[in-house]
Amino acid sequence: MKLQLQIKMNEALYLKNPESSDLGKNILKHSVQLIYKAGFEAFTFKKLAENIGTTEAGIYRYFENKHKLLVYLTAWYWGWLEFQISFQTNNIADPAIRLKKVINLLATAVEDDEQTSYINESLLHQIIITEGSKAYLTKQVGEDNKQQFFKPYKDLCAVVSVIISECSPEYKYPKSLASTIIEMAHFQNFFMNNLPSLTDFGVAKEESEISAFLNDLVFTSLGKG
Amino acid sequence: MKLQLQIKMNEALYLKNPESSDLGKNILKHSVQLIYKAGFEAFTFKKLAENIGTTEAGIYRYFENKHKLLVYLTAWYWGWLEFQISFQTNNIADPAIRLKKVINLLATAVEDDEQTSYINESLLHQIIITEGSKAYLTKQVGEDNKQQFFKPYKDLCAVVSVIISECSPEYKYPKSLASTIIEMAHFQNFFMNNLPSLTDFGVAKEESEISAFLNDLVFTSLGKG
DNA sequence: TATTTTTGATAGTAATACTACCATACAGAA
DNA sequence: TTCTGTATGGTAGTATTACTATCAAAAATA
Repeated sequence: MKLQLQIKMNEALYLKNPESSDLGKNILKHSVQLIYKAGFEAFTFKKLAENIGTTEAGIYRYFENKHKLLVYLTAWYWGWLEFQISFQTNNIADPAIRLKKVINLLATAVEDDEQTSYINESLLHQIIITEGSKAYLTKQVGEDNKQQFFKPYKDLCAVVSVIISECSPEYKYPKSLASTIIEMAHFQNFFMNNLPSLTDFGVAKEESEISAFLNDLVFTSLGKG
Repeated sequence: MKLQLQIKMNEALYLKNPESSDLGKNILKHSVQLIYKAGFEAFTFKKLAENIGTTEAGIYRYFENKHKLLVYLTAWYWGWLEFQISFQTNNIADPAIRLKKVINLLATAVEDDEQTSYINESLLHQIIITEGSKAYLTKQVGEDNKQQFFKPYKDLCAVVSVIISECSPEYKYPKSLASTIIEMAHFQNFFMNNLPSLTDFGVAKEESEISAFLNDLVFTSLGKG
């Protein structure tokens, strides 16, 4: 039996559900590839349409604009990651071990997940590192947040902060530490590859070093260093 | 005697030095105001020109495009901040006290500095929080970095990492901890005001809490908690 | 077969991101 | 005083972007 992982997406993110048709799935697939290759600024619906072999108007039937599409992709990613985390930390009793596992999942490149054929998780991970924060670093954060566009991100952060509190109930900043871990897992990766003097990983450029740094940061903060 | 603080800017950032003429200074002044009000995405040279009372072509004589202008403003900000830090931590012998001072400067809103009449540092600080990372989260990071556009940011990071190492010479991740502090001083501020559930400061919304969090994070990591 | 959904194709508009060119005003040097 | 360079103003024009609207054909479904 083949299981199909379906991530429930916020309906306000799209005009027509891209998972409901071939063209929609193609839009997701090719937008990941194109944003990865060209970067979000240079990415346009026209180029995407040419890539797919359809027309601009076709894309606009699914997404209002490229910002919504980016928010969709990030929401999908965080939803997918939360599933990975809950799956891979299932049945682990010790919260410290769970937390270590979470840090590894955040900081380590993901392999493409065969379960979702139309999204390449490995490329999407790279996109989130470079473009992810642009989803909320805008003037419309407030409205976007009201429409719950960032719920998957906030949910993931809440999951991590709960584990932190389980590790150390008296720690005063579980949520801020959780968002710090999540953001830094990505930023340190970006810095390592693009502005290496901002990190201590410029020589080896290994993701395992980012994990080690974050583990050190977290567990000394929680008094379990 | 009135001292004029002049920050030496990378010449590749502009076509004509904006500090060398009235129009140039007006471009800096109004671009800070306009980006603050409209956000970087909605900011255009046309609107800026209308704001100043000049023409689009006039702006293009100074800056190649709005990305370069953003990089200019961020570089200016980091240069200015490094000066503030070196000035305000001057003659403080204890590196731990210096580090606390640095964290406060990073996390606390700045007052407008009268010394530089054409740039409102307080608004610029808000811009850097929301738009600052867009200066390097692009496909051209590599080339921009080769041209030394991010030198002020990297210099600041180096200054902070040196203080960290003075506090605790055996600590293994001084650079990554430095970039973490700098980024998180801004991100936690943004989250506090826009996505408060990602932080522990949603109720009081005080910048002093961000300082407290960062101090706790840093000094426990350095074994001085 | 009838009907709804999906897609393809074309056209058009307003705004954005520039480049080019010419005229003028003014400051300092010869 | 004239010459020269610098700073600015104004106008035009182009390619691309970001959309909206409309119509017809094809495909899926009832």
